[in-house]
Amino acid sequence: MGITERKERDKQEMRKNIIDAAISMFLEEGFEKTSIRNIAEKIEYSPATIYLYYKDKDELLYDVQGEAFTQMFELFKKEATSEDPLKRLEQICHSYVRFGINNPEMYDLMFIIKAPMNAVEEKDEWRNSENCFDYLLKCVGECIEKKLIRFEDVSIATLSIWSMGHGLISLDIRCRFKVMNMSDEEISQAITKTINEYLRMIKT
Amino acid sequence: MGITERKERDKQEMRKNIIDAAISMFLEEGFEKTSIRNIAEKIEYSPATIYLYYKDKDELLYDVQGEAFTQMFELFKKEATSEDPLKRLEQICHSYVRFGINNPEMYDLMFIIKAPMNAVEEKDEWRNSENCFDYLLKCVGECIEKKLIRFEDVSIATLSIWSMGHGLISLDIRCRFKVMNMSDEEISQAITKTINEYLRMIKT
DNA sequence: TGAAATTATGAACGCTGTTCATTAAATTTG
DNA sequence: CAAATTTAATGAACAGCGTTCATAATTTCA
Repeated sequence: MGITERKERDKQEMRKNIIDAAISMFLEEGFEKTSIRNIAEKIEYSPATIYLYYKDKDELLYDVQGEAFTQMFELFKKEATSEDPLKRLEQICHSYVRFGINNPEMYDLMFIIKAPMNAVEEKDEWRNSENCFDYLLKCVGECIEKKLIRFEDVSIATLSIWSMGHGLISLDIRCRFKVMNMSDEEISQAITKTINEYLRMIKT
Repeated sequence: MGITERKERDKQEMRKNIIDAAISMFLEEGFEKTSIRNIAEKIEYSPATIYLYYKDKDELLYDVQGEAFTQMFELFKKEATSEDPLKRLEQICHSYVRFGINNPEMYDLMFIIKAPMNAVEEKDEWRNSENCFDYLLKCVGECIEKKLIRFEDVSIATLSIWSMGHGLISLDIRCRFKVMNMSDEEISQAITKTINEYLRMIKT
């Protein structure tokens, strides 16, 4: 009964095909300008065909989001490898912020827009970000264990660090720092400095 | 020549009419479900009429955003009035976070979505948030002056505090804390605790 | 009162996500 | 191998969106 297996393989392949097309279009044309019709055109299928593999756009975006988190996770594993947990925490933070600033469209999908989270409404759990989140959580846990940071609760510490990073990235991406009347260069430097100041303050 | 003045008054009145309708619809139906056509229907005008007062939706949203910031500014002036700058800073932070959690649709417009910022692209300055931002900036400035917080640079300090608050609010609004597997109640408590921990750490 | 300027609108354009009856292809059965 | 059945793909359509523009209604000015 190898046919049903091959069919399943084909199905997964088609899904990959769709997602890859979506990702490349996000990077080329931006997120907002990418529609189901555009994606269908890119892979040379009818728009209706996409609905044979994804029940709606939100579900498609959910899978794209998963792919994006995999990419960021790989980045973490490459750039945040120090043996010292505190040092590694700093590496993660800077890696995270750099990723956000350099890949605004992907960051959008991962952390800002609502759409992909609608697909999770029912199953009530969001697994896409688990790899990255756990990577941070584990690191923060080690820092607390060795009393390297001024936190006692791992959850609170992780929440704090994540929120600081996300706050900086998302306010920047969405141009809210315009109120500060700084040049792009100044903003970029201020973000880095703010992260460093924060890391300095949470140190024991 | 009172006629041109009255015309100008009428024009402003109509704009107010449009904005008020938009705001009430955001609160009732949510942001995403509110279209130009819906707003036009609500004020009993043709959709095309709105374009006589606003060149596009972004410009309309920009004014709604301005109104929202005025409201939050009033909230700050009411809830953050302590003489002690540090105490006032804490009041602002909690006021800010509470506003965001309780008014997600408005917060969306003010800090998350891209649309209203497109209207600012040309004039290159974003005045809508100035009242609130300056209120925070002034408070932080006093805190630094009196050496109540472990910052030296007012801009960096303000950036840090704002980003922490925004990070918490926006990740919550967009359901990204789902990865933590906590109940709504637990998340709410964790957010408050994270803010308090942060305020504790930046204290001298 | 009639001409000119302003204000309002209905209809249309091109786009969106999505559905569904119909067609084309692949697989199973006789 | 051919016929019947299941699976896959599509074109056309629906209802919605932001926006534009020629036309119509109203108001102002001479």
